[in-house]
Amino acid sequence: MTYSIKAVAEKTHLSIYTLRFYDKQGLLPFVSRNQSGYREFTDADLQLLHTITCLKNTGMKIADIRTYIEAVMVGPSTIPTRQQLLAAHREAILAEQRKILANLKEIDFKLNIYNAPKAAQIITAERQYAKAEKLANQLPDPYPELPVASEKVHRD
Amino acid sequence: MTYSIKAVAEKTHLSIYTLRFYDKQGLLPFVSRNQSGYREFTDADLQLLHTITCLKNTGMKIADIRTYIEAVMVGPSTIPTRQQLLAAHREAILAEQRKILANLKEIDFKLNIYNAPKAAQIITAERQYAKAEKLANQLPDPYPELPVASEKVHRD
DNA sequence: ACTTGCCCTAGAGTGTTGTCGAGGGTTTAT
DNA sequence: ATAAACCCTCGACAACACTCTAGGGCAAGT
Repeated sequence: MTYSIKAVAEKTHLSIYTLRFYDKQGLLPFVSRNQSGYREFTDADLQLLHTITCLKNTGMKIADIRTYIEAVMVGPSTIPTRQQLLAAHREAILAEQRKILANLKEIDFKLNIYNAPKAAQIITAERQYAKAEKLANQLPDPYPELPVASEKVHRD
Repeated sequence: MTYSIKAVAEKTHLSIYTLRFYDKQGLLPFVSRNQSGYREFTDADLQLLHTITCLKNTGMKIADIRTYIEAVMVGPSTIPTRQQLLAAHREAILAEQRKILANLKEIDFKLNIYNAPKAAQIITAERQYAKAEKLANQLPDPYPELPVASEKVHRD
């Protein structure tokens, strides 16, 4: 049993365009063509494509995925190479995860302020500080004046 | 005390080009200019810039960061908006983290195979299976023949 | 006055990853 | 044999996030 490019697109949630693009980029040298020149994907091909999407989803560049795939095509002699490539990528992922987590913590800190009961006071105070700093440095103040909270002004 | 664009670039590890690009994209409406038209960053500006890099580092698009910054400029009335923006982004980050972790597990699985003592056998078997599958489907075999491991062939 | 080293803008160029249209062949059903 | 629904390549286009160049202004030191 083999799969047409359309079937593979549906299975993998990659577009047909993307699959062809990947092939053009040398990511799919293992996909054979039938006598009409159509791509026919085998199950083993899907396995490899799955590995490719794993690498892509974790942020590996297409050029680096190609390097890995090229090693796969060569055969078992390249196992040490593949090992190194994946191990290095693994470390890159972990480093990126750590970075994102650190940034996430800061976003959570901001969210906590916004969720605090005194949020409006805190934010207003920060704004006042920023405005004062501009003034102290003789710089134009980019912050617009706040509309006055004129409660129930309906004279006449 | 204020900071020149060069000083900010060094502090933030963003290039001067990037800072100007961000300004052009509307990410830095809070940065004032001095009488010569030069940008002067205050400490409060650096705080906001830091928030921007947090959002950028966690994958937020520039257009969305701009939306957030625009809300900040308006004032405390937009606290609910900012809350929603950050909360949604927070969820997007967590979803992405989960996806990456799932993919990382698969990469680790591959790495374990490569690190196994029987790695060469396993890989060779997989390769043989892939080749057989091509054959069974009357497709050309894209895998090259492996060089024979001719041990010590030095006749004459 | 002149050099050096900053700063500015506008707009062109780059790298990456797709996305699509044109033009054309194949397969299947009617 | 003709239509519908596939498939192909090639090359243009696009979105995104920079990166740089050209041309010019400003500020400090010699």
